[in-house]
Amino acid sequence: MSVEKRRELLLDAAFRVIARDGVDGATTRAICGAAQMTLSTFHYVFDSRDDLLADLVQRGTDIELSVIVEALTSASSDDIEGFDGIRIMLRESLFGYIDGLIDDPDREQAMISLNQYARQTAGLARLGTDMYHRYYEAIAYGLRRGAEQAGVDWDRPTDELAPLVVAATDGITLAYLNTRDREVCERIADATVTLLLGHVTRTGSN
Amino acid sequence: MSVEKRRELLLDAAFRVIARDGVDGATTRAICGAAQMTLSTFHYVFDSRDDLLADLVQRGTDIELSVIVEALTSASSDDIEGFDGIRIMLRESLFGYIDGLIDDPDREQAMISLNQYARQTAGLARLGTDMYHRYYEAIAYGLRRGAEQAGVDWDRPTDELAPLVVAATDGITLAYLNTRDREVCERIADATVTLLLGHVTRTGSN
DNA sequence: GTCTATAACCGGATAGAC
DNA sequence: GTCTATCCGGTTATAGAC
Repeated sequence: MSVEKRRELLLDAAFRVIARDGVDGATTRAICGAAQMTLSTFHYVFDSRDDLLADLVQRGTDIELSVIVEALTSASSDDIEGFDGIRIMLRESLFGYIDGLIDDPDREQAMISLNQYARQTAGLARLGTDMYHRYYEAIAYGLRRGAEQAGVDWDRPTDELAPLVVAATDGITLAYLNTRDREVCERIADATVTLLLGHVTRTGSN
Repeated sequence: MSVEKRRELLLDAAFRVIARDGVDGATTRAICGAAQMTLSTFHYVFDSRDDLLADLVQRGTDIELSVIVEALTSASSDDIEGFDGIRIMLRESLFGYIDGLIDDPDREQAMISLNQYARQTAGLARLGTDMYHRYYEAIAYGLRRGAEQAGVDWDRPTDELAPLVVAATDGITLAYLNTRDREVCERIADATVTLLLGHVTRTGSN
């Protein structure tokens, strides 16, 4: 088996362990157990545990980004024009996020753990801020695309609106992980949709 | 020195260490170092490290609650009537929260760490959900009081609105801790105020 | 390359002197 | 009650056989 394949297996296993037991529960032994490898293989592939965790933070950001993009693009595939179009796209994106969250809460739990680990670890703090800026960019792009498809305009640059969406998903995530109350999450999502619709100014050129 | 006093000192020290290094960085040795006590004193006062952490989660919730109440009451002391009154009260509460967050980001960092620890620790999970429900209650009460003072009404029970406020503060907190961008936080706060004002229906009986 | 065994260390908790 | 010294389990990392 190739070294690269083993890297992937170990990173996957580490993510699963972190989802269940947190970063500090992700000992090299626990990770190797989950990946069905021995300790020496771990150190053959990675220099150290810190080394794997740094990689995992980067990888987690990429995964989360793809989830965001997935939620945005699958929702915007409905080709409804105008105000209703953007409303449905926003609603489906956020409710799609909630579906994913409830379907696999541990994944978001792991993302929160990794983000916090990055923030508190010297040398990885930069990665944490980059993570957020990349979320902002991806969502700003999604908002632009959605408005284009629906033929409407935003009343301000989408990079000013994107942080509101990220804040909303953070709020939804913590609400769900702490209360396990789907209704509360949906109320937050609905409120966010209403909020964003307040920034749709006019029907576009179509 | 009394046992009770030592308890307080150790809890304070533990909170400071967690703010800096996270829960897993808060070893008994690190806590005792920060509190200038010896290990044996620690175990004279607390049964175990887990014991202290359980107490600290409870205490952290109480502190955070008092911060919320403080932000709400100090803001609502302006006695402006009607729509402007509730607007100013909401704005000052959230901006007051941002001031506190920027003044001492580590405190919120510690709260996040403790919340996550509670969520992932068997036996403390209940405390995590209780924490959120108590936040909801406190804010629902604050919203009712604020509306009374301003002489306006909400278009729905305040316990349906409270989770939106908590989600907003969570979103603001994570945005700041990750980007250190005050403007972004203020945009989220402004949007939240606008959102809530959308649920103020009519001027009251005054 | 992959295993077993072990080194080196750090953590929580305790024993026992005073 | 408060200290020092120590035990013991668990962790990362590595050495060395195969």
